[in-house]
Amino acid sequence: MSEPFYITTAISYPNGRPHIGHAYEAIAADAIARFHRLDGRDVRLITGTDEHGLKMVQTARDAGIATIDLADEMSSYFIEMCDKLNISYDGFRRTSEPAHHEASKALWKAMEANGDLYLDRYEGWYSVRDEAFYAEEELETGEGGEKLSPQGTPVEWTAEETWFFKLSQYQDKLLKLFEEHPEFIQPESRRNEVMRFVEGGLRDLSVSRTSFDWGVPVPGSPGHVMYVWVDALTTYMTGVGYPDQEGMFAKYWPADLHLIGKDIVRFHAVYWPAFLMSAGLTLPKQVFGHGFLLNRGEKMSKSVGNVVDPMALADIFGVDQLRYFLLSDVVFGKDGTYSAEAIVTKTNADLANNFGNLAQRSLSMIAKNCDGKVPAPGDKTAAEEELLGQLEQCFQDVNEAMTGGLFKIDTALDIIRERLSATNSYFADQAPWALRKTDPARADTVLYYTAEAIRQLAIMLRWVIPESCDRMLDLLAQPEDARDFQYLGTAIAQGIDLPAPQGIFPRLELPAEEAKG
RNA sequence: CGCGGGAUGGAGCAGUCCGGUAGCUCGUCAGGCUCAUAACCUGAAGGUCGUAGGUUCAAAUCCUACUCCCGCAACCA
Repeated sequence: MSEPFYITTAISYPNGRPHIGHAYEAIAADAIARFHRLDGRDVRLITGTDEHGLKMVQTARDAGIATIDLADEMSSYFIEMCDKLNISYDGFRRTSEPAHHEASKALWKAMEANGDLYLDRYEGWYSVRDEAFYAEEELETGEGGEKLSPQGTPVEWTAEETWFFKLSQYQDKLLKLFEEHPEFIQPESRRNEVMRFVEGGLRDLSVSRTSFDWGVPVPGSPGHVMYVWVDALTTYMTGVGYPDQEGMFAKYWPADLHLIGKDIVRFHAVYWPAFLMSAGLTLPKQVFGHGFLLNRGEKMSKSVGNVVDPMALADIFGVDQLRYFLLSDVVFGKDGTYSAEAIVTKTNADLANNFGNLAQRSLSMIAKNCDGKVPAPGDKTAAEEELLGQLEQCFQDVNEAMTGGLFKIDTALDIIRERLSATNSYFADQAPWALRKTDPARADTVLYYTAEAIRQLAIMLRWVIPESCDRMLDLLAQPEDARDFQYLGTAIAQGIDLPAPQGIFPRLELPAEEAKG
């Protein structure tokens, strides 16, 4: 049986519709998942929505609908987005599901059994809107002299009975984890941040709320629901069958990778491993905090009016174009910027001109000159030896970029792009259109190896732009079960019939309204 | 001294951890080709790598100080 690979995205808070950031994370997770599938791993990709918490209650109340109805509607948009963007998720977990409640209760009981939960009173300035307590010195004074949170929301002195998790007991264990497993938090900059935070000391964490009931009830403690992060993080285990520790859980847990945004690294790299240690469960192997996407260098914001609907981008530019742009143009782990111009420029250069045109120019020659069949190759010259050797090296380099816990997606795509370009050079240098007149057998050889190079490159890109690469492989008459990495070394068969070539990557035009700006 | 990120040819970015001819894409210019999606190939111009010091045979890369920009203020990944 092949080696399992379990990857999750963050579970999105569906207080609004999905935006480009959600799309980016889903696409990146999907690409990593598909890469490992092509590599023969038994992959499970889980995503979902985190539907509990006060804000959902308030949003629903404002809209005059039941909270669960809001959750149903909003989570459906996330599912829609995943489907539209070709996200190959194996499960979509919603925290409002009964199975998830059971999983959360099981985790809670395990932490309680370990003596890490205790009931106490918590007093302090509480902001209902922020769902957070603030220290006196953090508060600001409003216009009327009233106290406000750092976010400018009203606070009131609140004494609440709450369950605490003994996070303070885990400082040393966490630091030991970070030191022994530097790959646990990536990229490096995030790891440094977290380590500094933990070194600064950890206080026990309030893990229940009594001010609302939209959440997972705390076992044996009426009136309490779990703090959202306790049950939100548990989704990762619900996704593989927890609390049943046999079957899927035994196979896929611990997760190989939690892919999340950099803003929630603390929850994943500090609270989550502490919860799991407490419950006696194995820890995920890695938490990777990717960067944010900025619209033309500015943070997206409703007030600025630059929030972009990822579905609209996919409609305008194409799903694979959007996927390719986000994965190749943004250095994985860092913040990135996007704009209509950048998407058009990048995808035209790499997909339409480099890849698409290479296929079109070579396949149309085969269609016209070789009776639509893959021609028979003659002896290889140094040019073919080099072409093939570099393709082999290319895959090794891509593999190196994508494994070892760093997921250098953008680097991997650069490497492939160089090979596409080199194949165009090979084609131009050999000039089969001229050879056709002087040395037809040699022309066939060039066309054969060009087709072979395209086949390999399409397989190597299939995890990034699956639909387009599959269409490309259709043009090369490749069976659907011969498109994994293990088939890279199985050269295309001569003599097979090819369908009439069609452009896979049309050149994009900048939309009119964008061109003006 | 709150925390962090950034400053590299016209634009956008790699490279900085592990010092040693400054790399990529776009754009510009000049050629080539005409198989192809106004595409493709070749070549060229263009950078004192934010500033000032320091370490070193050698610094974009290490050390020190400084300047400027941007996030951490929920629509948020």
